[in-house]
Amino acid sequence: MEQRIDRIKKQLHSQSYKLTPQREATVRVLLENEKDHLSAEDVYLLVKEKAPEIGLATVYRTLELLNELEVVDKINFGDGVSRYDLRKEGADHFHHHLVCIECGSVDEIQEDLLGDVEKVVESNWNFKIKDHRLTFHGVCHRCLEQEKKDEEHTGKETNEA
Amino acid sequence: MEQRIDRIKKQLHSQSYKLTPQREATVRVLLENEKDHLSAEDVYLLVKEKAPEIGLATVYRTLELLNELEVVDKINFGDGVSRYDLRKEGADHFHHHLVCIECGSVDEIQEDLLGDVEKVVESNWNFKIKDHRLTFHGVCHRCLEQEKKDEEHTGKETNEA
DNA sequence: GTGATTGCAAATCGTTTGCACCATT
DNA sequence: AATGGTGCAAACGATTTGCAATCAC
Repeated sequence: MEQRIDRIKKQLHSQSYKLTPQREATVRVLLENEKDHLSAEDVYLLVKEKAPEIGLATVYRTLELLNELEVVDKINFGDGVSRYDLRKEGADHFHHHLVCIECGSVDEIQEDLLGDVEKVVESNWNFKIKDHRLTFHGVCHRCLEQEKKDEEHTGKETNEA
Repeated sequence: MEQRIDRIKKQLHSQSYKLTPQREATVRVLLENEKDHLSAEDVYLLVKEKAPEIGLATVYRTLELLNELEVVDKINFGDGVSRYDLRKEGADHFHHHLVCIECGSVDEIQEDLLGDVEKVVESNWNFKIKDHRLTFHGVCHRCLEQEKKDEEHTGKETNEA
C-alpha cells in the first residue's frame, strides 16, 4: 500500500501537484476499499473518519484530479451518482462490471473479454478505440443461489423471463 | 410509424395508462429522431414545437413511463445527462455505442457483438444476464478521416456536418 | 364524480464554484 | 508575497415532487 501511495505521490509531483494530507487520506480510503465502487459521498464519509475537518468539495476536487491522472476511473451505473474505481496498475484495459438488479451489488471482471470484439469494431467501423465500458445487468451468483434455496425449501414457483 | 404508435398505445392501455396528446407527441419526437440520443431537455424542446403548452416535468414523466414499459432505454455516457434511446422492436439485445472523444458524436452498432462473451460470463461467473451496456470511447471514422486529410494537405480548413 | 394526468413552481440531489483563509516556498 | 490547496456556503444543472387545475371515462 505504501508503495502505491508513493507512486501516486511521484505522479502528482511530476505534474507539480502536492500530496496533501487530505489527498493522502482520500487515496488511502480508495486503496482500502478497492473492491467497492464508492460514490464521492461514500468516500467523503470514510475520509472524514480519518480527517474530520475535510470538506466534501475537497474530496470532489481530489477525485477529479485522480481521474485526470488516470489513477481512478469515474463510472456511472445509471443511478445518478458517479462512482470512483481505482485503476489496476499495469491494467491495459478498463475492467468490466456485473450489476445485480436484485441486491444492487457490483462485481468486477478483471479479465479482458473484449479483445476480439475490439478488433472487429476497429476494422469494421473504422473506429479507433481508446477505452471501453462494459456492464452486465442481471442476477448475481449470490441471489441465484438464494433463489435456488428458496425454491427448494418452499416449493414455491418463481417467475422467470 | 403509425403502427408503432398504435403498438405503444396498446401497450399503455394494457397497463391502464393512456396515450394522451402529450405522450403521443413525445413518442413521435422519439420516433422521428430515432438515430439520435436525445436528453430529456432535447426531447422537451422538440415536443414543444408540436405541443407548446407541454411542461418539462411531463416529458420526464413520460420518458420514465416509456422506460418502464421498455419502449425506450435510458443511457448515460457520463456527461451528467440521461439520454433516451428508442428500443428496436424485436431486438433481443441492447445495441452498442461508439462515443467519439473528439467530436462527441454517438454512433450505434446494431449487431450483437457480445453473444460469445455473454456465454463466458454466465458460465464462469454464474451470473444471469438480463441486459448489457457496451460503449467504446475513441475516435470516430469521420474524425479519423479528417485527421488523415489534415495531414495530407496541412492548413486546409475543416468543415464537418 | 373518480382517478389519471398535467403544468407550474418549489424542492431535491449530486456536483461545481467563488472566495477568504491557510500552508509551504 | 506568491502559489497552490482548503473549507465553507452559495450556485448550479438535471431531475423529482407537491399541488391545484384539468381531462377522460
